[in-house]
Amino acid sequence: MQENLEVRERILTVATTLFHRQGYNETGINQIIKEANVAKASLYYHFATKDDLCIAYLKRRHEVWNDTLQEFIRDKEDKILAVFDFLMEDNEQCNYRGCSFLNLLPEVPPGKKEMLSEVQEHKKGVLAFFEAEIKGSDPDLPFTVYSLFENAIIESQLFQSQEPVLRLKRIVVSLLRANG
Amino acid sequence: MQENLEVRERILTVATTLFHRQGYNETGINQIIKEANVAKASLYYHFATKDDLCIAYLKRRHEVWNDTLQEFIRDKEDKILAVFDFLMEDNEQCNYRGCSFLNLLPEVPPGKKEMLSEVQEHKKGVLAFFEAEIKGSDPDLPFTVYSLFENAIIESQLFQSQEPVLRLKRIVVSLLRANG
DNA sequence: TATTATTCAGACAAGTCTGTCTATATAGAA
DNA sequence: TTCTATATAGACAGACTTGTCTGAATAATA
Repeated sequence: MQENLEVRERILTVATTLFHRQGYNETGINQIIKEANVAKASLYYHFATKDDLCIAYLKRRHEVWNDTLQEFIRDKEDKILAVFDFLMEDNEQCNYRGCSFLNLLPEVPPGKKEMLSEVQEHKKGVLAFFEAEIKGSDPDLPFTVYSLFENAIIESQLFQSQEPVLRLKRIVVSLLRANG
Repeated sequence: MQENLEVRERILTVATTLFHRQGYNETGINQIIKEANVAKASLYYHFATKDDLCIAYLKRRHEVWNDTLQEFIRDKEDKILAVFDFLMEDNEQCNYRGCSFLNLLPEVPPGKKEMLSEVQEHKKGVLAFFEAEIKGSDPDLPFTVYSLFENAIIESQLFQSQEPVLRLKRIVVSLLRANG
């Protein structure tokens, strides 16, 4: 009964890359199976529908994002500022494609609750990270920093530039200094 | 040589509604002409391609957004805080569909420069608004408030709720009080 | 050995999409 | 009147989409 993960894994890896790079609706099943070198029936053997594959993609992205971030900040002194450096690295690697989760929002109808829920959970996790790292008297500080970080993602995607990230990082530095 | 604006206007109005509500790639030409009650040849008489219609849509949204905002804040005492109220009104009217401009980003390939440019120009305008309204010693304050406003849009779209807008508005209040 | 799980290639169905084209009609301007 | 601008309905081309299905092959397990 041992499951062969080879094929399933290849599909998920390729789908993750393409969904992120091109968008969900802009990526067809046929492109995925071609680049993953699998038969169409194999894809539908592992994933009942394209939407199911999308859910798996979101869960995978969530894991990878968290793990990569944890690894990245492990030896950094200031974990909060390190997240901005992490974003800049991601921007370079992914050509300023922005956030996989937020990118999905506009192109799925609000009826697809499960997808929406995955996106929400991811962002709750990001906020939780800042809440855990930022101690202080001001209860709004974590949400403020989270919001600035989120706009760093968006703005760098929009202008295809690291400059907004650097600027918002500096802003967060002085915010923390003033309220820490 | 008088141009009949009836049909062109109807197309643009319907396209504006549908692109915003459903997304660009999720809205077909056939749906537009059906709801606008025009012939397909009429659409292609006024707009060479669907992308051209999209550009017109963005320009229209930009105008309408600016005009509606100016009208909304005209009699308000605090123009900055009024923008957050404006957002809440927009959220209710458009069912938390978020920003027409940002929503377009994920689903158009980076090669479509003109669309990207329209989105960039709109956001530059939003930032310029905060820069004009916020005077003070801190040169980063307008960009900070702009970033918080942007995340108010995103967050309320993501969670289909006004709560983030209210919270970020309160945060901006104390930020301005501290730095004004 | 027999059974079951997994994979393959690719045809196919049924629908969507953008954009073109034909052919006709109407109204205003030259 | 003749020409041009604008409008109509709708067929059509060609390419795409997701998902199903056939039929065969392989590999692990009972």
